[in-house]
Amino acid sequence: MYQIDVMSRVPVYEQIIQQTERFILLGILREGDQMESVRHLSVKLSVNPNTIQKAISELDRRGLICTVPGKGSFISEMAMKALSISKRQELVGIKRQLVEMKMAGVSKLEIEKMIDEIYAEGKKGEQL
Amino acid sequence: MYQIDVMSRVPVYEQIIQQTERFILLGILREGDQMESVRHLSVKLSVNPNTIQKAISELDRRGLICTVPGKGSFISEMAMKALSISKRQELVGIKRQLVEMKMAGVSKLEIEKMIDEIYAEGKKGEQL
Amino acid sequence: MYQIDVMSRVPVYEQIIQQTERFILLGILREGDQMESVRHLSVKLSVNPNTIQKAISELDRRGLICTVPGKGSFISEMAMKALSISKRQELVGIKRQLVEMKMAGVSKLEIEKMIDEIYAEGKKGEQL
Amino acid sequence: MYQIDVMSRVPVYEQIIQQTERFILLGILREGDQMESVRHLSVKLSVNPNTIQKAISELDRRGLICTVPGKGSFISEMAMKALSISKRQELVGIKRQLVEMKMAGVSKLEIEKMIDEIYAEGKKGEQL
DNA sequence: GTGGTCTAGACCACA
DNA sequence: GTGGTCTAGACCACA
Repeated sequence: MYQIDVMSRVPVYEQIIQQTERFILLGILREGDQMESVRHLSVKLSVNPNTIQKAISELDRRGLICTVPGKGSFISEMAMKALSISKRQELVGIKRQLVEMKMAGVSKLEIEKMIDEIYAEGKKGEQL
Repeated sequence: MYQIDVMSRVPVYEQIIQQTERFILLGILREGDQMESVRHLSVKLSVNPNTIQKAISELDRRGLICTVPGKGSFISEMAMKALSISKRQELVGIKRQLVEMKMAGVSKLEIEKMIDEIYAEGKKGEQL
Repeated sequence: MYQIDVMSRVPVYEQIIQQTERFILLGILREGDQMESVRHLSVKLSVNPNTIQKAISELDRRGLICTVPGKGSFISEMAMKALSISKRQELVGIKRQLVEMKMAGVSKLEIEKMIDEIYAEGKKGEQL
Repeated sequence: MYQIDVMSRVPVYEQIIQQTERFILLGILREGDQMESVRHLSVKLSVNPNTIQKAISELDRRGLICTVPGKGSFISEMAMKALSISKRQELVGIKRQLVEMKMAGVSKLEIEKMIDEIYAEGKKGEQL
């Protein structure tokens, strides 16, 4: 499930967070599902337990999972909603980047084509 | 001109690089213009000369400025072109982010509206 | 391993870069090998950590090493190839120097003798 | 005669020295010839007089020119010989570079071809 | 433990 | 005046 690239500049704990978010968005991890334990993940991913723990703590802090001492961590009921909100906040940064794209000479047509590509796949998804 | 946020997670030297790039894209800094000296910027921005130096070195390495020891740093003739190319490469990352936006429930309409806003300003510009 | 000459006009950080390149070319440092840490080198060479850091950053930028913050720096898989390419580009400069040699009265025979010496060692190597 | 590139990383005074050396090696400047005055060169090359002066002083120090206060600077009788000697000393550095070339996979044939090219032009020269 | 950033301040070469 | 190098030493994020 998780794919860790130790040589990446993205910190390992950050990779775990990002991938967990994707799994939730994609519906692979759903409300109430139990996350694999720190020890399991540590062995499976060959990652230091402290690093896994850091990712877990951060996911908990963001309200995406609920950690019950002695039982484990579970995808929270508000996970999907929390993610939608936080992702939406990234729009501001994307807009700033796109403004720079425009200044760098990228045409509106080019951007629109990219948007179409992204949402075309979406339509297929809906048909399934 | 430059606005440094010392509390940002973006390193100070990186902020200087990014803002210089923007100034070039916006036409505030043009080919042949001399950059403010390391010492001047250091005082004005309350940033250590070494940190300014690091930004200057990196801008030179990217070909955006030409640094002549003892004379100063000047916006290079290829600055605009180099920036256009490097900015365009960011499109890949933006697409990846937008895919996640879609997964988080952001509608195509919403994105298109944002694109329109960005390029609407562009049209005004052309009319002037 | 590293030999630093603080009195040289070649900057210390540049000496470290050059010697690292040699170690790679000579096969002393091989793909995947971990470089000594910034702190170790700093102590061993009696050079400030910042100076070592500068060399490390530059080697990473050139693609000769892969630096993973928190883990260390490792000789990259493309190191040998990247070096071969960049070294070959020095040929132009060497030719220019040799032209001046000729103008200064150095005979072709003398140069050829030098070339023979260099590649004679190579032949021995092949026989082993 | 002199061609100064103010944007070059090679210091202006160093450019003047190198070009003067070439002029001597090429026989354009000969024993006894008077160098243009600091003021003349300063104006012609659009270079600060101090910078010209520095080059002159260095050429004098190397014995390539003789400066007679109130009269001017003249190519010394030992200029050609001094240059031959100093150039020859660069052979050590060139050999070191060529050894690295070999390590980088440059073939002996390739080097020999370059040598042939350099000295082929030489033969033509002798015939003139 | 690892690398990355930053300040404070010195000194150099060059114009 | 300009940029470039270096030391000393602090503090941070990450594993």
